[in-house]
Amino acid sequence: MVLARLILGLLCLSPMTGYELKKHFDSSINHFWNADKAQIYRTLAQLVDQGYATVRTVPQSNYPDRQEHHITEAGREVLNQWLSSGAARSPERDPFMGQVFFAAELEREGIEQLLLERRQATQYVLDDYLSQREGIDMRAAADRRSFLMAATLDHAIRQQAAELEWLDAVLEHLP
Amino acid sequence: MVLARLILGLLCLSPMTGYELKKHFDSSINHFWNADKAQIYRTLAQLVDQGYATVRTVPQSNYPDRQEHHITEAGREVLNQWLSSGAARSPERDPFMGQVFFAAELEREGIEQLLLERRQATQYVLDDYLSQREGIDMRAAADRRSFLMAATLDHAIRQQAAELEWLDAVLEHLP
DNA sequence: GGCGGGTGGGTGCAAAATCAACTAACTGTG
DNA sequence: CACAGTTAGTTGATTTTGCACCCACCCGCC
Repeated sequence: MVLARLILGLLCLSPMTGYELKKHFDSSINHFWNADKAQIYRTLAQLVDQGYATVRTVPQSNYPDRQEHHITEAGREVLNQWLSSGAARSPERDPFMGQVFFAAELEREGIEQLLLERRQATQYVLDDYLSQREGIDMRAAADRRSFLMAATLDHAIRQQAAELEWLDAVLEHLP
Repeated sequence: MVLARLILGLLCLSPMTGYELKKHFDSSINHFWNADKAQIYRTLAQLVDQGYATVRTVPQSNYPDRQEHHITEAGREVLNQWLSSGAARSPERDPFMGQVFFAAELEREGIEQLLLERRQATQYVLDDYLSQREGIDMRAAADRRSFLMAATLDHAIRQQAAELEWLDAVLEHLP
């Protein structure tokens, strides 16, 4: 359901193939959602037979035909409905916090290793986000669309930064 | 898979019924995981026939029999394996950020409403976490187990607080 | 000439998760 | 006495997700 709306959102920006959608999920959108390509193609098919999108086959020389998906008026409507239907809140879900919660089963070194490993992974993700932001920073604040898109990346950056601080605090005070 | 490990973790603390497990997911654990009760009972059955837990039916007067689930040695082993197998990182997934990303489809008031609604919900969740923490704060730092459990709650608190700051920043600078 | 990587699109299957009911008995409140 | 809520567990259907494959053809490189 959420995936269907996100795809509609992307199609709203510009018509796309499933392949291009997947690339967006892997890059511009990866800080708040990702999806398997199988799932993308299936959702796309579903959107089409719900009448929220249409396909136009664009032949290419040298490359496979593009199945360009266009959002329809009905599609725009459900997207707007989703955006107006209230702020979504999905259940918090973090397996790593589960590991920390039960980490007392390990010895001290095991716990420290767990936290340090996560610290490294988090730093890596944060650096990735920061480099993504460099590409947009200044030109962003201009129009509302770019501002909001950049804002979601800022959110991800804040979250990762907060986690780093937390990890350091835990490592420091671990009894 | 993660759910199975979390249940083992809880059973490791003390033998429990599916019903009690569900209550833990709804209260002590809700800041990093939640699960449907159907899923809990099914996973529990699966743990039993994998040999990671055993059931003991405890009859009660006035109430239905308790199906007390006990973790086995094999169960303790796989739990430890999971804890030692490296810090987990699940793909970031937040439908609300999706709404913000595409919120430019709405007019300014719609966007503000979306953000304010989320602000309220986040404040509510934060308050809940803060009141949960009051119950443990001081006695916590004592042993390692309590410290780590409290730490995961602190993590959730930091995340919610960071989100509040972010929401305010976005609301303030929204063009 | 073969190999890796990119473009583009799929299928099949299984596990994980959610939704909605339904059983069945007890307990407290108005 | 009726009704809501708690304790305890179960079933069926459906959706969502993830993994592993598969097709076809292109390009550039060694």
